[in-house]
Amino acid sequence: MYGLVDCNNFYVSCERVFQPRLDNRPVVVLSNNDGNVVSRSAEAKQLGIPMGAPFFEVRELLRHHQGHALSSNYALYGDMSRRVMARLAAHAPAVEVYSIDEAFLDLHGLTTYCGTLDTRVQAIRRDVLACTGIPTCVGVAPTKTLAKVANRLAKKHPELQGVLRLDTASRRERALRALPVADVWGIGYQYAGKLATHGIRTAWELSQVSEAWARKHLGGVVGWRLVQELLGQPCQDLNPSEDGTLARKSISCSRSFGQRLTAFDDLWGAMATYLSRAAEKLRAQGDQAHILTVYLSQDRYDTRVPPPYTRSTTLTLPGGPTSDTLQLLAYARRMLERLYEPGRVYVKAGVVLDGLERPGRGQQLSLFAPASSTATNPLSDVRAQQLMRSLDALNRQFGRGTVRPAATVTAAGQSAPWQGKAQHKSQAFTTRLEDLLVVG
DNA sequence: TCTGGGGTCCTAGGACCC
DNA sequence: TCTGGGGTCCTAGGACCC
Repeated sequence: MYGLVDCNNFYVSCERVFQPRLDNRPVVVLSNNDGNVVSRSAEAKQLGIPMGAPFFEVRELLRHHQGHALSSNYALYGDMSRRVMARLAAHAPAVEVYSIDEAFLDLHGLTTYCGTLDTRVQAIRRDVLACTGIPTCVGVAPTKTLAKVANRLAKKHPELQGVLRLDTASRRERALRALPVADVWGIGYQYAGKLATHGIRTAWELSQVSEAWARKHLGGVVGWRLVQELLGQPCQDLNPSEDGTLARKSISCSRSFGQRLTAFDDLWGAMATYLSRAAEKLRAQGDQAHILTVYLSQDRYDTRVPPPYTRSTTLTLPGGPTSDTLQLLAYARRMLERLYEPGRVYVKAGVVLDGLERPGRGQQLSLFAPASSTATNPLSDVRAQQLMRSLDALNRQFGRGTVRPAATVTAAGQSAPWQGKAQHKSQAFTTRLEDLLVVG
């Protein structure tokens, strides 16, 4: 049996833990740049504010109902997530951290020593709420996809008290008949439309299609696995997360700029900033990357700009895998020079690190790179690693960006031209000493 | 005026290798 | 010059998720 634990309105719930004035009011959390709504309180959902709505479209509605809009505070949410996951790990034999606010639990054997599955799962919810202040719902089922179904219904129907278990054929059928097909995990905007034209409206109807049909219309083997999982046939195993964090297979960093940019130096400043951040994440995960992608985007809402809006270039690093910010910057600079076209107006840039591997294991050595090259010379490698370790340590102690590449630094007192907006941000209640909540 | 960011998996074609 | 299967890597694109 799998359990899927999903935090309710996670970002809003995190904010409410430290700001009780937000209780019982419509509250939304906004994406980077204060662009879109990414988390909504129950009250905000009741106002009809959809997920992903552009902020400017709902600002007035929210104001009219004495609501609050907050800029996203990822330092807070990330820390709260770690706390929740730590509680889950204390209860279940194995946990797969699936996203910042969701985890699959291995529930095997959980009933043998302490009550029924339902009472055990309720105890987990109570513990998470007591220790972190975050409310959750749990779906319990023999496959991950059915656990998602159960979770969805548990959220929709408060009378279920946060838990739904789908472990018999009749319970499964009832649940699938009650769930619109668009709410099934793996059915997005495109597939939902296609299914509708074939008269398939519920999860139950989807579960009854043939293998050939699923393969033809729902992306091949992926679609067929989805159908089998709805039927209770597991196709996806639990991938337990080490130490409560999820190791990524790629790491990216991208931002929309606060203003439109055309100058190469500004774009390079932004790119260098994002790459530095991505490399930090890479080192924090203990990996090196051997594929680097950089991209620039123009405004996709500007009808005068013909597609493609995004142009990218990818490089397999000739010097082999690295986590050295300075080495990555040297590659990225040349890639940006190739990508950049004077006269174009850019609104966003980003970098992706791929081909991640742990250093020192099963690594392909370059046959042809000269021994003196900075990329392969072991001595300079060691020194580069020492430099990065010192840089990370300083930034951990004194705050992100205390020590950083010169390309990302702007004149004293001036904010970077690529800097986005974040006008409604809460404090780093749990991760910065100055922001600790003072009660009294 | 304002419309996000960070991920995963799969497919398909071409180059190249044995 | 033509024959054939099996494999990897790369690139691009499409769909999905939170």
